[in-house]
Amino acid sequence: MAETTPDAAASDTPGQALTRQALTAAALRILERDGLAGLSMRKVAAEVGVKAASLYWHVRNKEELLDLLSDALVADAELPPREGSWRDQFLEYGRRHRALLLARRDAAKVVAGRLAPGPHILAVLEDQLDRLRAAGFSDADAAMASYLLSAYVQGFVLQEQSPLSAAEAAGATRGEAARAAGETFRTLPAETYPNLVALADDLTDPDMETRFEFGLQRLADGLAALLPA
Amino acid sequence: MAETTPDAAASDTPGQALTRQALTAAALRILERDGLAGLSMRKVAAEVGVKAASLYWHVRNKEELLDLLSDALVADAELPPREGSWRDQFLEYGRRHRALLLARRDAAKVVAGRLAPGPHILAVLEDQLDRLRAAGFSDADAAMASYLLSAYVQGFVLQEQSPLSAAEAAGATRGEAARAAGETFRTLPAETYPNLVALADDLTDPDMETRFEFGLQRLADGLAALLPA
DNA sequence: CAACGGCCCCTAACACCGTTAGGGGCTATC
DNA sequence: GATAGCCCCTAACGGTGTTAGGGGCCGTTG
Repeated sequence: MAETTPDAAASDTPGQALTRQALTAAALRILERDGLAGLSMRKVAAEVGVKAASLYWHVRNKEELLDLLSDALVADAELPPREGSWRDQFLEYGRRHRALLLARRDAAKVVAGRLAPGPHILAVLEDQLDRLRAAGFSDADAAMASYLLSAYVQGFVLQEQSPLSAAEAAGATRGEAARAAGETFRTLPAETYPNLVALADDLTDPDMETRFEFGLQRLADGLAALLPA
Repeated sequence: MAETTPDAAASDTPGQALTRQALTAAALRILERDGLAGLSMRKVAAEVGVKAASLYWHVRNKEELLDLLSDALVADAELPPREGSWRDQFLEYGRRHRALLLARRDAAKVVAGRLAPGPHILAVLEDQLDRLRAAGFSDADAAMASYLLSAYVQGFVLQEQSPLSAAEAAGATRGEAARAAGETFRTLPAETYPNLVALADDLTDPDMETRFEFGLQRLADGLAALLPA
């Protein structure tokens, strides 16, 4: 009957046939396997057992598929527990956001510069704003703080998730690549780059956890200064 | 014949043969004209008056060309004056970094996630570290602060430089797109998204200058807390 | 002088890519 | 039974990055 049509209004009805959800899931699988550069419409089609042209019945563009993908990437986000100080909750938000992006291959590249707020993204944003306002931030500050956090996390993970050097893509571990990069800095001409030489180890420290945490703490400190006592 | 060829607008450096520099300059021109998506090896080749396959004599990959490009993008960076507090210099660094990226079309997308330190990038980093250490930051903190700033700026500009919506790409100005986005937020179901509805204007404020400045000040505040009095 | 070897560009081709046009079979409704 | 809409198909267009192999030019060398 007519009421079974999975049409526009309830776009996320779980269909058993070929739905936008199924396409998104297939794209997610290919992203994990081949990376963003290896994600093509033809492969997505093959993954769902269909020819490439058929995808355009369900999706306007590859861009639209990527929009769906970017929302799906945050689909299984778990919100931090609503306890403790606003600061702890803020920090935890940043950590989980980073963890979410790191969990999927090339996730940062997919999300980067894609302002396509799907339902999952909206839900997270809504919750985040709610906590910031409850903490005492003004409306404008809450909005900006949320934007600030996501800009930092995306910028950070984007660099973190990209190969440190051409050598890394070819088998070398992160630690080895970092050591190689450190060597590069250390052997620079010391008269023109004294600081790079001196800080070679600090600059190429492969411990991304503490590096991320450093920035996160600075952000939280900076925001805390906006609140009254 | 070959060296004085009236070859249209092809060669820009009179007398010089085809160098990596010339390739980079040509790529930069095409980037400005057609954006990153429209930057192809064939177009770069045509721009310098050559066929595509010839580029591979000078450059290993398109990736390597993009590495060169990302360094060239910061080639004309002017360092902030060495006066005033470390804080002012830090802020000015952030502003100029952003301005530099904004000045060239798709610059943020080119640089994003590309850790290819060319000579220009190294020079800026060297200077930045020097000032941070002079301000009293420890070696490790200086290195992390520098990383933090660039992660924020890149993340911010990446979002700023990408079209706010599909509508914006088609002619609409930033302000109009922002108004449309605000309308989208404002008409969301208020019972599930009360904060998004309430903060619709704050979330879609098109004034990127103050939004960027907000984050920058928070960063500076957070870093200031690391220093002794 | 002639031969060599490097530099630098060429043509041709491969294996892809996103996207569109147009066609056809299936199914549910009138 | 006819009709309309959904959903997939084949075929093709105009691109993409990249490689193989060939061939002039030119300075050096025997």
